[in-house]
Formats: sequence, structure tokens, C-alpha cells
Amino acid sequence: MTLPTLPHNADSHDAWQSATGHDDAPEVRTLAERVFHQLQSAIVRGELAPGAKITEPGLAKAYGISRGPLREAMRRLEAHRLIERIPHVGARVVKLSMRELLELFDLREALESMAARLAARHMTAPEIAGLRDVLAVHERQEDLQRDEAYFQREGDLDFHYCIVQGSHNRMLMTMLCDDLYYLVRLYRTQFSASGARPQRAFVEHHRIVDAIEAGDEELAELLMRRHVSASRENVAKHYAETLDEQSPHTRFEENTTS
Amino acid sequence: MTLPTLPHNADSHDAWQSATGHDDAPEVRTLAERVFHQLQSAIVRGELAPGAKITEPGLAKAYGISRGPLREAMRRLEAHRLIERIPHVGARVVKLSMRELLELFDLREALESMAARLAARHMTAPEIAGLRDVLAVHERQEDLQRDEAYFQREGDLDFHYCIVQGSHNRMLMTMLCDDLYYLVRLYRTQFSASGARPQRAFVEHHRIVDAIEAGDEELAELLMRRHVSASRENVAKHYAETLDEQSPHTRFEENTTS
DNA sequence: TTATTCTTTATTGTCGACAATTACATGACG
DNA sequence: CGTCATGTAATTGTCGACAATAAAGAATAA
Repeated sequence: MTLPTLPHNADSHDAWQSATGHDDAPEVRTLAERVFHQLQSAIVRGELAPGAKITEPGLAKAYGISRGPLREAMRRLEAHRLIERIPHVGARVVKLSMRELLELFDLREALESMAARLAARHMTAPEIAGLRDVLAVHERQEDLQRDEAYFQREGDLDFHYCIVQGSHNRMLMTMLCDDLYYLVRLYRTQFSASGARPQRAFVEHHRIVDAIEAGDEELAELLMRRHVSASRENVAKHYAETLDEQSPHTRFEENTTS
Repeated sequence: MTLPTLPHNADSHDAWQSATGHDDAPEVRTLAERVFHQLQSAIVRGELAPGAKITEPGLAKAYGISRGPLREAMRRLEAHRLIERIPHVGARVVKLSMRELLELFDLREALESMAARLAARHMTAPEIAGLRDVLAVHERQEDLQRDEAYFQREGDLDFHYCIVQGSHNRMLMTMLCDDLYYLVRLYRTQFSASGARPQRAFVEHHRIVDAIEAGDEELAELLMRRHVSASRENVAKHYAETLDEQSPHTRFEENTTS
């Protein structure tokens, strides 16, 4: 058996979808779609170890489907940069290097600052109210379980998620929410991100919402840029010693770091 | 026969690949890869009409392959936003609305301005020299065929392509060069973009290269932001009357506007 | 013992066929 | 005459099997 780190139960498909809070549910019409979402969740949650090799017959048997739909799901995962494929060789779960992680933050800085500016321009009153609700909920959660930073970090993504929605730019929404944010979550499980500076991030979030509510595009953009940049610097400093720079194109042998 | 706007000859696969100049050739190992590139070129060049319905058996027969590889190619096209799919219904070539086009320019403004800043920081001397060569070549081409704006516009993308390469940010490179630039090219064929303001764009290009060569990150970012923004405003003004806003989610019936 | 070549094996790529769902057309009923 | 229902046709989704490629291991020669 070459199955690496199976998702715990391969049959109860029902408990999967809305696990993180922000999901786009309505595409479960076909097997390939469902397996795609299942694999996406499994990868992001770390149940499929980063760098683990993926074998088509193995996964097909594990999920009880044929190789056809599974290949299509894997194509979509590849397009979303969650797995890497080499023709005639195989696929494996992506393993973010420190360099790629910092590149990811650069992208977020550029895109989310624009999202904040557009949000300040286009966000409606009820949307802003909902955004404040999100912040309130997270603040309460943070009061309850101050150490359990995992949920807090998911909440952080919820906040950014709302801002992007508020930009009313559909391309930007898909690019950030469908692609980059899954990589961010993957990073958090991969590096077991302890999520430092929670209260600092909170006040920054509030400041950003203030600027958006005031319709101050420039300020919203600037604050969001600083917010993401600070997060990037925090990560860079916290993992300064982990800057292994693991051999630019890592070899393609077996690797089952569960 | 339901084949819409066949690529002129369905068998001579050889004359397809390097048609536009900037191609990432080395992935032609498999049938699905090849058909993907063929379809990508066909769509971007307008040989598959925007909005045309794509039928799997039709294309499979046209390209002489089975439906399996073709479906994988279509999955990749869908991920790159070149076709739109509805489960159990079908797929069609994407048709950019004016709104989506402006959104695309907003994305370019955010991403390419960052690319310019990173290019000013990381670009090496030989890279800058190559960039100047590109500008010189285009200037000469523009002298020769002043009206044939089509090639000029491709050259414009060549310039932006080089800048992105100079950013040394791999994620940014794939995002812009593998995704957005194909949409830009699609737009140019779809709207038969006459490519206004060529000489204006030329001087802006030179100014940007100057800033990059001087290592002035701020200036490079600002000039690139202005450059893209001006291009956006030019498009918006030129097609102000074409702002049909064609029924947010256009119906899914046949449409063969060749 | 080490390096090289050949064999074997497993995985990927491709194909054709069947099942399921949708769209279209024809006809009946109000 | 318009609307709804039914049947038919076409397309998509899924499956299992075969062929091609690449990795792993065994055997041989230096």
C-alpha cells in the first residue's frame, strides 16, 4: 500500500464541505468536483502531508472512484498550485519554500491593498455592518480561547475574505479567494503557524474598516498594505533560521513526513 | 455537424506552437498538453469565436484524439479562464464583458506596478540590456509598418513580459504571464483592439526602463501604475458606447459570431 | 566491489464504451 | 392559441482495459 496519510474516513463525504466557514458550496454536481473539494480540504488541513507523493490508483481506490474523475480533480488542484505534476512521473503535494512564501506575501500586499481601495469605494452599508460583525465575533472568540490561535488565524482570513468580496471585482475575488488564500492556509499548517501578534492585527483590522467606512480609499489602501507587509515581516523574522532554501528544485523521491 | 469555426487545418499540428513569439515550449510531452496549447492559441487568436460553444466529441474528432485528453485540456483552459463550463451542460469560449475587461486592467495595475518595483530592485545588467533591445526592435518594427498595430500590441506585451520576468518573483510571473496576459490578448482580438496611442506608450516604456536601470523602485512602480492606468482609461473611453453590459450572466444558447 | 545493462514492475497516458443528465421536439390538453 | 407533458436525441460524466513511459531491481562484466 502506497497510500500516504489517508483522509481519516473515505466514505463520509458529508462532513467535509463547510469545515472552515468560508466555502463556495454549490458545485458538487459531479464526482470530480466533489473529489476536488475533498482533496483541497485534505491538503490545506495537512491531512495530505506537504511533499507527499500522490498516486492515481491509490487515491482512486481510497475515494472509491475511477481514475477519470480523479485525474480531472488533480488537474484542477495543479492549476490552483496545490499539487505539482511531472508528466509520466507523478504528482505530489506542494511544499512551500520560504522564498515562495515571501513571494506569496508580496502578491497579497499588491492585491489586497487594491482590494481595500476598491472596498472603500464600492462597499455598501450592510456589507460594512457584516464586516464589523465578523470582527466582533472574532474578538469574542479570542477572549474565550486566547491560546487556540488556529481558529483566530482562520478568522483573520475571514476578515480579508470580506474585504475582497467588498471590492466587487470578480476577477480579484477568484484570484485571491480561490487561489492564494488556499496557499496561505496551506502555509499555516505546513509551518504550523502559531500566529503571532493577534491583538496588533485586531487593531489594524479595525483601522482598516474605519477607513473603508469613511470612504477614504487612499488610507484604506495604505493601511492594508502596511498590515500585509507587517505580517510578511513577522513571518520572515520568525522563520529567519528556517531559511533552509531547500535546493531550488527539490528532488522527486519519496517523502512521507506526516 | 456542430463544429463552430474550426481551426483552419485540423491535422498540421506542427505549425501551431511558437506563433506569438513568447512561448514556454518545453511541455509537449503528452497529447493533453499539446491540445491545450493548440486550443489556447486558437482561442487567443480568435479562431475559436468568443462565446462559441465547445462540444467534446466535435473537438476530439477535429483534433484526432480521444475525449480523455481533450477533457483534461479543457479543464486547464477553464482554470485559465479561457473557457467557461457548466456541469452537464457544456463549455463555451469566454466572452469578456466591458466590466471584466476593466477589472482585468485593475489587476494589471496592481500586479505590474509591483512587478516594476521588484524589477528595479532585482533586475540584472544583462536583463536590462535585453529589455532595451526589445524596445529597439519594436521601435524599428513600428517604423516599418506603422499601421499594422497588431504586431505592435504583441510587442507591448513582450515589454511587460520582460518586466515581469525581471521581478524574479515566480508566482507573479506565472500569474501574469500564464493567466492574465492570455486574457489581454483575447481581449485584443475580441474587441479588435486597434491599439491607440503607440508613440505615447513608447516613451512611457522608455521612462520605465530608465527608472528600473536607475534602481529607483518608487519611480518605476509609479510610472508603471500610470502606464497601465492610462491604458485602461484609453480603453474605457474608446469603448464608452460599447458598454452594453450584456446581461450579467449571458444566456447559454448557441452563438456563432465568427 | 562497483558500474553498467537488461528485465521487471508499477504508474501514467490514452482509448472506446456505457450510464446519466440535459436540451429539444413533438404532441396532447386546457 | 398557449402551456404543459412526454419521448427522443445529443452531450456530458464515469468506468474499465490497453499501451507507453519511467523507475526500481537483478544479473553480468570489469
